Amino acid sequence: MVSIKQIASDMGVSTATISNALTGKGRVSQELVTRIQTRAEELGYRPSIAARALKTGQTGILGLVMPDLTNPLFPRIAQTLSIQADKRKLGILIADSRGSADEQSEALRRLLDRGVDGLIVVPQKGTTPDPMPVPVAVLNTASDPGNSVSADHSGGGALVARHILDIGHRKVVILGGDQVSEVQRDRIAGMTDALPSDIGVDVFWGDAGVEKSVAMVQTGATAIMTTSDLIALQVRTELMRTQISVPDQVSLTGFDDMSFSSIMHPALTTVAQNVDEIASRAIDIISAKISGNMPDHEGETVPMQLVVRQSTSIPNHIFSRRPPR
Amino acid sequence: MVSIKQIASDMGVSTATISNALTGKGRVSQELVTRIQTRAEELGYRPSIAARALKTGQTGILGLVMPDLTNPLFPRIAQTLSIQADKRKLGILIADSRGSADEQSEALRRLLDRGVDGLIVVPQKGTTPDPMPVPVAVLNTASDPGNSVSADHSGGGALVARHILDIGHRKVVILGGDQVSEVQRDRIAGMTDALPSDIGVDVFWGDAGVEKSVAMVQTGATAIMTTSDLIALQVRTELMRTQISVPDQVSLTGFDDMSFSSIMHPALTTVAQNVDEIASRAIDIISAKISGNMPDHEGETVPMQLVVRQSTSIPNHIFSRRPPR
DNA sequence: CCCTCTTGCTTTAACGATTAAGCAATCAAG
DNA sequence: CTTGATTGCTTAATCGTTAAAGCAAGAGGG
Repeated sequence: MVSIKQIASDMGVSTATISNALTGKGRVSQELVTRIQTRAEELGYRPSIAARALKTGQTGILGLVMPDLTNPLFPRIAQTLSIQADKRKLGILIADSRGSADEQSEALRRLLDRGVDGLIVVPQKGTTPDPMPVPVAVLNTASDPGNSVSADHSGGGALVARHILDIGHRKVVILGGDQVSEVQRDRIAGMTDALPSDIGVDVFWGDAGVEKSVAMVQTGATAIMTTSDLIALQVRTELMRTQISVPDQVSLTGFDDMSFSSIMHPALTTVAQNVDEIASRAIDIISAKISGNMPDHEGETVPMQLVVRQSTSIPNHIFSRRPPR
Repeated sequence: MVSIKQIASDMGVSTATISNALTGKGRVSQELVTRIQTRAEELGYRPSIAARALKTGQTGILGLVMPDLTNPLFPRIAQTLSIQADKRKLGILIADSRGSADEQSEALRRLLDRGVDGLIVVPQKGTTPDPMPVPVAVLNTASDPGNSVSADHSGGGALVARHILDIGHRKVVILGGDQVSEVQRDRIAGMTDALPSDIGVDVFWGDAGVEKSVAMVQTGATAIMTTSDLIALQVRTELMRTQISVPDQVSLTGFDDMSFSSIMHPALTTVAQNVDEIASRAIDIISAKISGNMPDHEGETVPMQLVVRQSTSIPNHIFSRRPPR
């Protein structure tokens, strides 16, 4: 490993000058700067991050904590984050908070011990991480007071709800996965708020809700809106078992536009998060906070996008009155 | 931040003794060790990783490079790796090689610049990473000479093939996604090798292969074996369009037991990787290599597991001869 | 009783960078 | 010309930890 010292003795100048030339600080003549740069290049010099970190107190590493790395959104967040971080010469250290608030604190502590300059946290459902000694960007949802950036889950809910309304449905079922999740509550709130009071709405939760939702089709419900593609897929399977066809007898929607949603049959109408945008902003926020700009910052929200596919259509009773084509 | 120096002056001993007491090296009386430990605890001492790294040359960080963080297996690998790494007090820095061999080298270089102690690489399809100045564990497949640990993809292929054979199929189609992928080639090799020569076998590849495979059902094929659950889902959709029912008219299998495979309809027969085991071994190998044990190491292989679900059944023509029950 | 060994601690240097302070030479201004 | 500012570099200290070497006191052996 070539050190600044070796370049210094090699060129007959002091280490301080090498450091200044390479970092662009201090005062060094333009001519010497270029000579030093080329020589450093030739020798294959790579600055020691450890030494720099020790001296400056900055590691150039961000910590990423997620409740569960198996979360289907994680790969996309991680990818964008990693690419965006690269551009800013930052590294990303990952930690899994394994579904519990305690583990989350543990994970945060471990990352802090490693001297991360900032943290990006997707909090455990229903928890708010303790105040940290380094800047934190929280990726949750608008209704979380600690939130920094997130998709507009409530707005996303409104998007599907209006779509379902627009194509003529008048009695709908909403199905959520986990009542503790603020994200899912926001999505459902967005849906219900967007529906006029003369629309029939039933809200169910969890695995038990799947059967209940399907049962509602018998009582005249023509659309099932879920808070997740995975739940929608579960419903789809249950509907298949009970011989109810999608979208002819009931329309079905998901959330998050997961990998399988465009491939399943019928392709699922869903609402996509702009994960790229969210991750980019998260990095922006955290970098700004680290460099000291951005005093305190209100939670931002990134619009969601409705993706209409084959699982939603005009309800049957309208067909019967005026058949298509 | 409390440093070793402060504890030293606080207790009236030298910094060397503090360091020795806390790391268990050198010679310190048992009594002093415990006194130092409790005092360090009280003061909330956290060793500076940067300083330690600078002095020892070891950062305690592993680099994880994957071809594409959106890879559906990534979350599970990352999770297990992160949990196992924690146990050994290691951190995991991620990097995305974004689908190209060049980016892969770039990613590796960036991680090396950060001083990682070792690397875990899931290589780009068809590439072998250059020799590295730190230990590397490669997660690919048995036929890759550089491989360190992997699922027994070929054995997995044999498992499904034998299953399909056992339940009576005599004319089958094999469908792969990407011919460049050594993993997929191994899976297919495993399948074909397990099938006796009197079994009709056709092998197709890629998106175009989906239609071809489905067409083969008309010519008497009763099973389609794919190299990925995602491909199986594509085939499922195509079969749905052409009104061919699964598993009544054709049996279908995937690979990797992805999140949706148990939820889709019919639930997919597939072959699961023991991702936990693979990741654990990867960490074992890399730790051993770092600490100097493990001179050179042959590629290990972890058995795969057949998961039989509803998408495979006895072929139709057998039904017609001797109907079930 | 002398010598060696062991124990328990301290001294000191070092890892590789950054940075404040210092100093000589050059330059501009009065 | 003298003075003050500017430029271009060096000196030296420092970040927090580790580890080799040193040293005094007590233990054990002959």
